[in-house]
Amino acid sequence: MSEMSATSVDRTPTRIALVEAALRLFGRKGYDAASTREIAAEAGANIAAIAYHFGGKEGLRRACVEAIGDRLSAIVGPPLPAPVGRAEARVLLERVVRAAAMFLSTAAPARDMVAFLLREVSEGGPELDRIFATVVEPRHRHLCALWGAATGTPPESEATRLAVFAMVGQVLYFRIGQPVVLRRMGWQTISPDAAGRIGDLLVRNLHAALAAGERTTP
Amino acid sequence: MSEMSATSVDRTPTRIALVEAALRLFGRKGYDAASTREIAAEAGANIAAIAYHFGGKEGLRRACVEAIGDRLSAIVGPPLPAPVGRAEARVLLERVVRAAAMFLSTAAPARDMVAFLLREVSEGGPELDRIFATVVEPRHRHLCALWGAATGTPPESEATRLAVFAMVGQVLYFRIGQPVVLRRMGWQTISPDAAGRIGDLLVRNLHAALAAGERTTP
DNA sequence: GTCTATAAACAGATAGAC
DNA sequence: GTCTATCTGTTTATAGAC
Repeated sequence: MSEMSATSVDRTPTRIALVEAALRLFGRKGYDAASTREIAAEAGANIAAIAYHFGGKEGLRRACVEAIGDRLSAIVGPPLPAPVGRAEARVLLERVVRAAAMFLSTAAPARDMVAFLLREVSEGGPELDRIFATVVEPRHRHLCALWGAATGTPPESEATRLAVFAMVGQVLYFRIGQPVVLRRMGWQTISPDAAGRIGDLLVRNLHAALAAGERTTP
Repeated sequence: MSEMSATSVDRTPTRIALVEAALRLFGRKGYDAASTREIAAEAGANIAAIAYHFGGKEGLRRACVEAIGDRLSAIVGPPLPAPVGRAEARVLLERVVRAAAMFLSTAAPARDMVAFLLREVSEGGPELDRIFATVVEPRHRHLCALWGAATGTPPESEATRLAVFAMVGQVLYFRIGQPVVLRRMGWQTISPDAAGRIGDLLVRNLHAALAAGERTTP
């Protein structure tokens, strides 16, 4: 069968190549602008293979969402770790922000994944429910737990959830807005050095925001 | 003639209606997904009117960028005000952040404009140069001037420019990520009240970031 | 499973009447 | 300026050979 759950995906080489190519092209040009012919060509496969493996273009989009969920799990680990102390939570948050800044600024696949996800979210696409349930909600909840531990505030309070969204927005903008960031900074690319300085800034903002959040509800 | 500079745009009713419809549909579905037939229908005009007024679909995209530039100027005023003192700069920045949070969270046209711009930027579309020159660069430079005045740091230093981008990213995410924000917050819509609380958070983060920026280069 | 060939719908652009 | 009608290319999906 070609319809499988996310827990046991078949490892057909063409299937994998198709998802990879689709992720790249959906991310760069958008779902509608990327044609199935183009995707198949980039994957070194036939157009009919898309219908065979995914039932159609929409199935390929869904497979991309599932692939992103899997990659994210592989990169940042399982969504829910053990609860931690205040100092430890701070260190973990700092580490997440710095790693995200580095990954988002430099890694090429990050561009395509973020662009794809943000477009789907912004448009309210048909995979929004799955995106929220598998990539947004678990990670956000995890960050809220860390934030709550770091500030001593309730992890699921409105203030905490909004604060985490603000932090995420800061990091993500350096990815989606990268073309204008590069122009404004006079850079041709984001060097590892520059990515480090962006990470420094975001960590500084993180500590500042944590301190401000602490003051409001001590 | 139908090719005019941004300073003197002709006010043909159908032309205006077409740009408005295009901005809406480009913003919601993306440039490629929005068909010229659809745009013409929503504008109450004929398909051939697009070719007549804009020379083609690409011309319509360009007209959208120019329209956004004009609207932005009308909303936030001319890009370059007089230099200000430290306390005044703080107040102005606070006002900008709060106004942006309110506008971006609630106003319907904001969604389409931001979605359109961010997609064009992210894709590196053909209008990127114009977008950077007319909407990004002047506003960013203005904010940097305010930031520099508020912290006593050089307005065009790397740290200042990056800090302003981070602040902008925070605000923008509540617009483009709104569907997931709503889900995570358990809201059906962003009420004026909720927008106010988001504004409060962003202003708090602004002050925290300003203080942190001050400490590094006093 | 992978291919070729093709169907059916749709896109953007344009010619020409009014 | 605005319309109808149409041209040309491209899209996704599918039928059927291998």
